[in-house]
Amino acid sequence: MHDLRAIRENPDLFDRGLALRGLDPRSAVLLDLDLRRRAAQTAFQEMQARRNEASKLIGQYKREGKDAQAILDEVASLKERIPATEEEEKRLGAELDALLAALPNIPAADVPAGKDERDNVEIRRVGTPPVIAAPKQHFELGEALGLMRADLGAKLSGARFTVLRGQLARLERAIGDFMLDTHTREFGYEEVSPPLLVKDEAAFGTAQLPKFAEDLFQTTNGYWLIPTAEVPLTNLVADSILDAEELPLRLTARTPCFRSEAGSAGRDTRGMIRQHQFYKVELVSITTPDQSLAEHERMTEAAETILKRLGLPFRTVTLCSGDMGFSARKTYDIEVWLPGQDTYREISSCSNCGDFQARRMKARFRAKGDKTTQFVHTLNGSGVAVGRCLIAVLENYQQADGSILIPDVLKPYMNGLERIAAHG
RNA sequence: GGAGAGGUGGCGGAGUGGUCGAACGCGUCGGUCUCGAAAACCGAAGUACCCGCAAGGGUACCGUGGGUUCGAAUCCCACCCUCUCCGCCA
Repeated sequence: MHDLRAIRENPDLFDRGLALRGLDPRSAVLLDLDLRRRAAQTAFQEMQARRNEASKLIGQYKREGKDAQAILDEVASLKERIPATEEEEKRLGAELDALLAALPNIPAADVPAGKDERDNVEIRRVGTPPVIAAPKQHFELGEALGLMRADLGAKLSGARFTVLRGQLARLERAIGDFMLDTHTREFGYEEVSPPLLVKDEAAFGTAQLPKFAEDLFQTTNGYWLIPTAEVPLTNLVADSILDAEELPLRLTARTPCFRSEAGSAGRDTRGMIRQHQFYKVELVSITTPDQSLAEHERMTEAAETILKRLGLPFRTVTLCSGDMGFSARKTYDIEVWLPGQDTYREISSCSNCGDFQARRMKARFRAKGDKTTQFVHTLNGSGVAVGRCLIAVLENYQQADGSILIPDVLKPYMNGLERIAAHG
């Protein structure tokens, strides 16, 4: 959600920001509505002030036994005019809110301008893709092992569901455990076990609603299945005023994520790249405004550390203005090397949302000794997607015989297992 | 699911329909006192929005939304949530 005052002060800056997203200017429409809304509010409040004053007089007159009829009449006529003004104020306010709620965050100044993913800027590349003769894709490997079963997923639930069995199921758990341990022990994140079903307010707070309802699953009684733990973790601080000393607040959770994948029909249909349900370890930081830039780098480093430790080659890119998500001011995507696809694929996305989400969910903080409150900054990042990480391990650690070596850091989590083979 | 109780400021807890943004206590902050601290005493202190260069003024908020009234924390209606007991259940 945007700060109307900031738009008022610098409408051009706002419109330029929207333009970077490929959107038409809106400041003129917003400011016109804003002006009319405030005028209505002022008129409404002045009438109420007069009404309150008169009502006090009436009470006084009655106590003193005086005749209050004249004031009573005045209030009566006032009351006829109040509802229309109030109505006007509400209507304009709702209209303004609806417009505002559907506008994405403005890109940070150092975000590269661009249209789509082709304009993203690679900022580093870590690790060397392994040399593999005729590399297989993850689903070929998994199916050959008999431990990755698209057929069973389809039987139970349809397309975009997969059943993992045996050591692959174990590997998935091990990967998530390893990530959580690393983030909690080394990066100071607090582990959280949040609800996976949330109500409208929470989905609005992180801006899945109102614009992206079609990307979510909803229960028959109105709950939304979380598409990422960003939703419950960030909304933990909704409607609150934190002490500055508590910040930054760092939270992590491994949760299933549910996504309808509306609009991605036909894309990544084979294998586990794009599923309706997958596990992800999420990182969320709540910071003061002056902490968020450094925190963004720190968070990205935490996510990268996972891939480094797993020995997975990756590259990090800064998303261009046109490719960023709705809430983000700036986003780093981490893309892991997939030998089977002979390309880098997104495995993490770390975003600084500034105060955009905080405004929506009214998450504020107060500096020590300070009288006024400020909105916090919120950041979120995958640390990292467990399902895609499993894929990356399979493809990067595949052997000529179709077996999979276990990365060293995961062995303790696999009871010392060295490799996953067809009948091991 | 059945029965009951309740939702007031950071917390606890008052509040005859009018002077209540809200007593009182605790906690918090500033000050006095002290070598320092404690105690004591004095004082400050909700959130958001609107008008205003400012000083300052105004409006709203006592779970949420409606209603009654000149006037609602107080009355009425609906909903939400919490707690207790019973039943059922992972």
